[in-house]
Amino acid sequence: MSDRLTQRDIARLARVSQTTVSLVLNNRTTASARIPADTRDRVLKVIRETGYVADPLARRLLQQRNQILGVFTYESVFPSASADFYHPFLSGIEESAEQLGCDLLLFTSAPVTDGRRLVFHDNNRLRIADGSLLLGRRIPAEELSRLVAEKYPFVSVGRRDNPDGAVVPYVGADYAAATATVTARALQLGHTRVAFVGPGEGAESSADRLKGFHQVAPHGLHLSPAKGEVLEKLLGQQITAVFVEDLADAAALAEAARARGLTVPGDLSVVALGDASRPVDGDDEYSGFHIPRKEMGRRAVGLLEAVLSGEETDLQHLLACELVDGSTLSKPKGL
Amino acid sequence: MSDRLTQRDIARLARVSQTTVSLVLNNRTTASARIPADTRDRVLKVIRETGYVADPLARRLLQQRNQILGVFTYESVFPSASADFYHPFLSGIEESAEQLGCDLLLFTSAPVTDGRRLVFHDNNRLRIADGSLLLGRRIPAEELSRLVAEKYPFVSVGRRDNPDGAVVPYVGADYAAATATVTARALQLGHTRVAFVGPGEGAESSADRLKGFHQVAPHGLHLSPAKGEVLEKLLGQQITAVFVEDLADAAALAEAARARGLTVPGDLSVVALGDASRPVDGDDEYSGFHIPRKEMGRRAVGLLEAVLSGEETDLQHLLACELVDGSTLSKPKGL
DNA sequence: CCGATCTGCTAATACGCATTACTAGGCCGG
DNA sequence: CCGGCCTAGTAATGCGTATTAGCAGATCGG
Repeated sequence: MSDRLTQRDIARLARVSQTTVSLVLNNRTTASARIPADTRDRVLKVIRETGYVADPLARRLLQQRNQILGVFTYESVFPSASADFYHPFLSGIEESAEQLGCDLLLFTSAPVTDGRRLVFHDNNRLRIADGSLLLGRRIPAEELSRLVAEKYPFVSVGRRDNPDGAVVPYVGADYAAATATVTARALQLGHTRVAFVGPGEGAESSADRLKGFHQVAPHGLHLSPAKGEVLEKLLGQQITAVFVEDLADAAALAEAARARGLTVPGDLSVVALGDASRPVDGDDEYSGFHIPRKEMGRRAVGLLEAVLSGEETDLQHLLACELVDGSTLSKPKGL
Repeated sequence: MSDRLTQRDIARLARVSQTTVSLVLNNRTTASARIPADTRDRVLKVIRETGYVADPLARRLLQQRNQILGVFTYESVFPSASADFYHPFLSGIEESAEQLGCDLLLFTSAPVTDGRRLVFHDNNRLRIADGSLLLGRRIPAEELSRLVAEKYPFVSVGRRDNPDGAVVPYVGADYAAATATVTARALQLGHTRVAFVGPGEGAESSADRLKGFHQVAPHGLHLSPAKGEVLEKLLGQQITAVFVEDLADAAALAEAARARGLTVPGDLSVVALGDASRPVDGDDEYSGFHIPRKEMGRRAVGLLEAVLSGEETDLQHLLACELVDGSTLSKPKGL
C-alpha cells in the first residue's frame, strides 16, 4: 500500500487534470469552468473506487481560518478539586464548538508558575488558534491589555474590569444583580442584621457580589472566608442571615452552625451566592442562585465566533443567574 | 485588521528572507545554512514582539511536528453524566502533555451521530495533531484498522482487540486479571453460587471482565444489566456474591437488595468491577477494584510520545487495577 | 467564410511553511 | 592575483488543494 492518494493520482487514473478533479469534488460549475456529465462521472467513479478523501490540511491552508478555538484556563483544565466547578463551562464550550465545527485547543503547554498559567511567555502558541476563550477566577490586567493591544481575538468567560482604555470582550454572570436580589429578599423577610462572607475583592466575581450586597444592605457586615471563628463573629454580631460567596463555604458554615446546636435557617439563614468550587456533601438545597455556567460557555463561543467573522456586536454580556428558592433562607426567629 | 502573521511578515520586519525566519525558528544549523547570532536575535526579537507562531496546518503539510496531541473521544468529552468517569483520564493526559510541552487538541468538530463520533468523516482533521489519543468504551474495528493502515500515530486508552493483521497500540487496564483475583477471593471466602452482572460483551472492557470471571468461576451465572428483575433472578438462583461491571449498577443493586430487607454483604456480597460511570450516592466503599485511570492517561501520552519519536517499544500495555478491600464482600451467611 | 461566442478542459498560481541549491562577497594561501 | 573556501544569507521548490486565467476546438451569426 503506497502513500496517501492525492488529486493528482485521481487525475492520472481518470485521464484528466488535477484541476478537473478538484472541480468535480467541489461541484464547481461556474461560467468559466464546466464539466460535462460523462467526464464528471468518470472522475467520480475513480474517486469512489479508490476511496479518496481530500486532505483537510491542504484544504484549510487556502482558507483564512483554522477552525480551531483555543481554551486557556488560568488554572489547570482538569484539576481534581475544582473539576466540578469548571466542568459546565467546558461542557457549554464543547457543545457550541461542535455546532460550529471547530476543534478545541487546550493550551496545556503554557508553563504553570505558582499554580497559575500566563498567556504570555516566551513560547506562547496562542496564534495557533483562530481565537481563544479565557477562563479562570482571576486574570492579570496586563495580560488582558496586551491581548487587546495585539488585536488577538478572544473572549473572557466571566466579567473582567477593563484595563485602561481597552475593552475586554466577555460573557459574564451578573453577580451584582443576583446578589442584590437575594439580599433584598432577605430584608423583605425581616432580616436586619446581615453579613457577607467571602473575599469580596481580588476577582471581579467577588467584587461584584459584594457590590450587589452593599447596594441593598449598605451597612451589612463583611467578613473574610469561613473558619470556625467566622461563625463566632456572626453570632457575636447577632447576624441572622449570611451571604456566602461560595456554596462550599456556605455548606461548611451551615454545618458548623448546626454542630453548635443552631438551626438553619431558623437561627441562621445561609444564602449561597453561586455554586460550589469544591465537592460538598449533604443534600441541602441552598437558597441563593446558580451561575449559568453552561450557558456562559455557549455564549462565549458565540461571541468569539462573531468577533472572528468581523461582526459588530456588543462585546460585553452579563447573563442573569438562576435564583434558587432553597431551604436555607426563612424569616428570622421571632417574626 | 491584523490578519494572521506569516513568516513573510516576520521576514519583512526583520529585513531578512522568509527562509532565514524558518531557519531561525527551527534552529537549523546545517553546514549549508548558518545564521550568525545577531541576525538570529533580530529575528527572534520580532517573533517575540509579534507573538508569531507557525501555522500548524502548513507545518503539518510538510510532515513536521507540531507539539499538538489530539484527543479523540468516541463519546462527548464533557458529557454531564459520565464526566466523573472520564475526568481522571483527561487529568492524566493533561498532566503528561504539560510535561512534554504539548497542547491538546480536542476533536470536537467530529460530528456526533447516534451519540458517537467517528474519526473518519469527510472532513477529518486528525492530521493537524502530531498523533492522537483515542478514548471511549467502544471503538469500531474499521476505524482502528484504517488508522493503522494510514500509519497515523495513535494510542488507544483502553485495550482494543486487534483487527485482522493490525496491531493497535494501547494502554489498558487489566480487567481480566483484576476480576479473576476478586472472584477468586470470593470463592476462597466460601461463596459457591456467584453471578456476573453486566453486558460482558461489546466493549473489550466488558468482555475482559467476563473472561476473568469465567476463568475462576466457569459455571458462574451471567446476567445482563441491573433492573429489579436482576435481583429476582439472583435470589431465585440463590446467588450469594454478585460481580457487577459498573460500580453505579452495583450500588443500585445493593440498594435494591436492602430495600427488600436483605443485608449487604450478609445476605448478598456485591463486588464492583471498576468505577462508577455515573454519579452514585451513598458512601459505601464497594469491594472490588479501581481502574488506574489517571495513570492510564499518563502512560498513554508517554507511549504516544515514544511512537512519535520513532522509538521501538511495546505497543500494548496493561496496567494492574487497584484492588479495594471494601465493605461489601464477606463470607456467605451460614459459614 | 470570418470573427464571435461557447464548450470543455488545463496551466498557472497561491496558501504558509521547510528544505535544498545556490550566490555574492570576503579571505587566505600559494 | 587567482583559485578555493568560508560566511551569510537568498531564490527556488514542493507539500495537496482551490481558484483564476486562458487556450484549442466547435458552433454560430451575418
